[in-house]
Amino acid sequence: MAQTKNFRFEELLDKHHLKKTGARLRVLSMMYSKNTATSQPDLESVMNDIDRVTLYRILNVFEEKGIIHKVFDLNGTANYAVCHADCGENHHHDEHLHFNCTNCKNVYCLDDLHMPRLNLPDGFKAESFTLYASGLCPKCSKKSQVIAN
Amino acid sequence: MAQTKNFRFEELLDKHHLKKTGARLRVLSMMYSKNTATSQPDLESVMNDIDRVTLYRILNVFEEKGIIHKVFDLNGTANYAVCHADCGENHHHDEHLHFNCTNCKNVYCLDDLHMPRLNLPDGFKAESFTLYASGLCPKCSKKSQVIAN
DNA sequence: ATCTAAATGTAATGATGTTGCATTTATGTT
DNA sequence: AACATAAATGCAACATCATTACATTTAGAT
Ligand SMILES: [Mn+2]
Ligand SMILES: [Mn+2]
Ligand SMILES: [Zn+2]
Ligand SMILES: [Zn+2]
Repeated sequence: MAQTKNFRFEELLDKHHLKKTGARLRVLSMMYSKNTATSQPDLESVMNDIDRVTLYRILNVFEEKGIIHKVFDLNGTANYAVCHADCGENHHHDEHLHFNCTNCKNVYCLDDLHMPRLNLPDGFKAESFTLYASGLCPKCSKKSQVIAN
Repeated sequence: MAQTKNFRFEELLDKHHLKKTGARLRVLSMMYSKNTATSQPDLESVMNDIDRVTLYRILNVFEEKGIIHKVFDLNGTANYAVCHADCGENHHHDEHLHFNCTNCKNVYCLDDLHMPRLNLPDGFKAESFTLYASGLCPKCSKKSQVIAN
């Protein structure tokens, strides 16, 4: 099973003409295993044996290739999430809602919630929209219910 | 006129039980004079005679009091804009669209464009929404038209 | 005028992100 | 299997943004 998954990531790297290195495979494996975005600080502490600079370079190249996208959370911290849309080299289409839980700080990509088109004031030419929400995620809202009882 | 305006800012500080200091009045004067948000780097370079730490403290207290709100732009840089909604101590209501021009980098608060209410997946309890758009602002879209001709 | 909490200044430190350059490694070719 | 080389990594230094602790000054009240 683990092999199958790893093979999938190796294919992904191949597709983008990126060398299959341990660091890259580990980053992919971590990000694909979660249903939330991963913050840069988290990545850095988990992958503490990989050089900081290397990590930044991996994140940057993955973003350029359309493998992941960057989201800033409520505190301005960079978070990274895998792209499920048909993103590619310099062409991102991740215009879904990003939900930032105020309790656990996790950022969720709610891919099904797209932006409603809006008519902007005269002169503004929008190229992309992003939608943010903050509040309690399912886990944390359930937890706070329990505490309230 | 300048006196009238300054008096207005002094009243504002009074209302929030903040001492009327030169630094605070200058920050208010700068932010109220523009129709776009002001980035932290800009503030720092313009107010280069005020200590960096003081500037951060001014921004933080203004945000706490509901006088200004913080917006991160596309690069994760902190920008500050005056609150036009009825924001107060620990109660912000700035759920309008923030437009980030990719050319001039300015952030515009489009107060009239509020969030459409969305139904989130089960369990998510949203407390606040924010809407971002990026593209060309009126000035820059006009400029690019001229160049194209 | 005096007093004091609030505001500012200063120095040190932390967190995040980038750049330049030396070294190593993945991978295609022989 | 050995080689060649571009790509990837590691390391050191630096840049920027932000916070903390503590000393000093000042606005505003008495
Ligand atoms: Mn996303
Ligand atoms: Mn705003
Ligand atoms: Zn949560
Ligand atoms: Zn512009």
